[in-house]
Amino acid sequence: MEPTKRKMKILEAVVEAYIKTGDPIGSKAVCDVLDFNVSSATVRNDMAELSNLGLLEQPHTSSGRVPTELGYRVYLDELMKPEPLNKKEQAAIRNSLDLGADTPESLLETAAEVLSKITGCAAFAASPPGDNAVIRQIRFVRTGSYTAMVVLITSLGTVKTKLFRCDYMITPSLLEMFDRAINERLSGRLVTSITPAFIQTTAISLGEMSIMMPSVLLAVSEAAKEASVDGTAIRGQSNLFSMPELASEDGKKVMELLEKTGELSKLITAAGKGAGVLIGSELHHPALSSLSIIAAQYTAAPECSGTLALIGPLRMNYPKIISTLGYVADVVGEFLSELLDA
Amino acid sequence: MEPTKRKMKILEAVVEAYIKTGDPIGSKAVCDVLDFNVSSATVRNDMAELSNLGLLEQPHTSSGRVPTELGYRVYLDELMKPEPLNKKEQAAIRNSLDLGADTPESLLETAAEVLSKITGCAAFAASPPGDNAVIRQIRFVRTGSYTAMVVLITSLGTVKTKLFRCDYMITPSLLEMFDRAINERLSGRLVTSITPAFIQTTAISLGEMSIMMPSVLLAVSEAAKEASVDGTAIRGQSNLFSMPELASEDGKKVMELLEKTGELSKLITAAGKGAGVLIGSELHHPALSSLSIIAAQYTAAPECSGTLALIGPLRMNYPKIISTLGYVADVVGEFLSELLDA
DNA sequence: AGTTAGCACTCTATCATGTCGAGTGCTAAT
DNA sequence: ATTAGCACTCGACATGATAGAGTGCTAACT
Repeated sequence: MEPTKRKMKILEAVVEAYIKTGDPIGSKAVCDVLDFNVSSATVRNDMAELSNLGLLEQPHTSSGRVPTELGYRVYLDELMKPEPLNKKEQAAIRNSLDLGADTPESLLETAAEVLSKITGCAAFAASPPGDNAVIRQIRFVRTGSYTAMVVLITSLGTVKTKLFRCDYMITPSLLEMFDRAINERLSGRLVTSITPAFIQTTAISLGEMSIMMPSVLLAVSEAAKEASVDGTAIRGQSNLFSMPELASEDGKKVMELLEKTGELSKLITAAGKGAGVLIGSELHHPALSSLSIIAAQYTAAPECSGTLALIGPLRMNYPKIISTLGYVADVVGEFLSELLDA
Repeated sequence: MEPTKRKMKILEAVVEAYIKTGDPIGSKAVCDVLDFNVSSATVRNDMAELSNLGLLEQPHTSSGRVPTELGYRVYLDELMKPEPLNKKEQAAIRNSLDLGADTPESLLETAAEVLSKITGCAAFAASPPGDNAVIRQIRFVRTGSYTAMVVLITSLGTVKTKLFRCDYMITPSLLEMFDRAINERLSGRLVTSITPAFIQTTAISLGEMSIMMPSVLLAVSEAAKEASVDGTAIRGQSNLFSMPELASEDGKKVMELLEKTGELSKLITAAGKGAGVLIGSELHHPALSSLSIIAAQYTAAPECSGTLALIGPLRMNYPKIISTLGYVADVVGEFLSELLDA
């Protein structure tokens, strides 16, 4: 069909113009950008039909048109082409990430930082799911006569510490004993396998030792539990302030959501595994109804991948931002695998 | 002087009423709350004089009065009495903090969280200055054939990690050798003493060992450097959205400031050492001109104290908030000393 | 001398009214 | 199928009138 093609072109023009200016787009403005040589009246007819299809809407009778959520969806699925980054942009990103690549955590923080700077959105980075992390080593460090610290290091390169206190004086030799005994029994195990029940049986197998310092095993299990939750980094919250779609009521709700990393994490990993872009009501969250989340997965190794995401207004430069996010995800995966592998 | 006393009472009434309602306060409203039995006309005369003294001002000729910055200052210095917490409030705070007291970091995070929830402000917690931290122990953990992790633990209970990569295959025995050699030379030293120059001389004293793995010492020195910067936690940024004094332009600037912890840190430790409350222009920062920072120090041990702070509007319930902050600081100091001491 | 009542005055917030311009939908001509 | 032309709608903006809150001042009061 021929007319359908022109209508699509018009939809594309409206979406892109609206993304640029933020003002409703009139038929004349569309005419100016369009390749077809048609008059504004023709465009008007087509736009009226696009409105009937639910792809465009007018804020009030007789002002320009604005894309509906469905309009954005069609644009994203059928019309938009990602705009690849040039060498210079790629180099800048790679360079910034390299500087932050000391530990997995700092790499993800840097990635979120870089993304938020470039895109002007709030950026979110989730570590690979902690529940298939394996305990690499557990160390004990004396911090006082009656206090010590357990240091748990996982295969994902994360480190969790926990201070504990004993009734008995803690001697270096006692700690060394524990160190050996615990590592023997726990290293190599999944962090999720350190359940209370497992701790119970370990305590029994340790015999007298565990009786002397009951808090040790508790501290270890708590550290393991913490290691099993996914780490997250959020940067660029300040960008939310500049989004006019966030009246201060909603803005507060969104910020609160960002402060509860757990809830957000679910939402975003879902997005990352799916289409990549979730908009408005697709997010199933009242505060986010006028926002858009773009997610991409990075992969450091088979079975070891996490998600990067951007939270911004519906009205954003998708072609550029999607490629940027994709490139950052690639580089993060690459650097992370360097950090973790043999 | 008798009249001065009444004027002060009036100032107090205006400040407190304004803090409650946010609307300019008229002479009639002041009359209603005042103990003195005087007419609104008398109050008007006094208020006119308070305006001349620069303590009150009117948004426009002929509407109620609002405190000036100087007015707030006088109120804070001479009129306000902190409103002590009741047993129930104290218990709730103590309980929440106890739950988070696993490590110094998590204790501070919890403190910021609790403060932001109770006060409705953004809350900031700074660890004791890292520059008098001492290296307690350095550990090496193998994470791959060519990669390993250095784990640095300080006397303040903070842990910094750094991954590094070597050209040579990393064997457990090699790491153990390093472990011994490095701990022998570095533990007990101030983290700030691990300068490039010091690393240089250490490398020489290590002889062949350092030649085999040059990246080790680099990683150690970077970890030490990171350990010397003060840790910070910020919570409750979402509360900034509800402050009407933050038009979105300024709001963004404030958020950006919160994202740069370094700058803020200086400002706040200064406040903590001084009067405790800095308002508006006293903060010497354009974006903060309509905000107020309340700071309090906690002390875990002699020479080991840090700062808690709240960032909120000028118009806040000082008597309650100041006692809350003070109480949280006391409890944090107490818990932290339990975590750290012998 | 300090306090009070009364009154004119100022300024904001709000609503109704009128005008301008952008952009539409429809109809009739091409 | 496309186009030109025209009447119409609606928001943005300026103008003007009104009500209400609160002031400053003056003259009277204790």
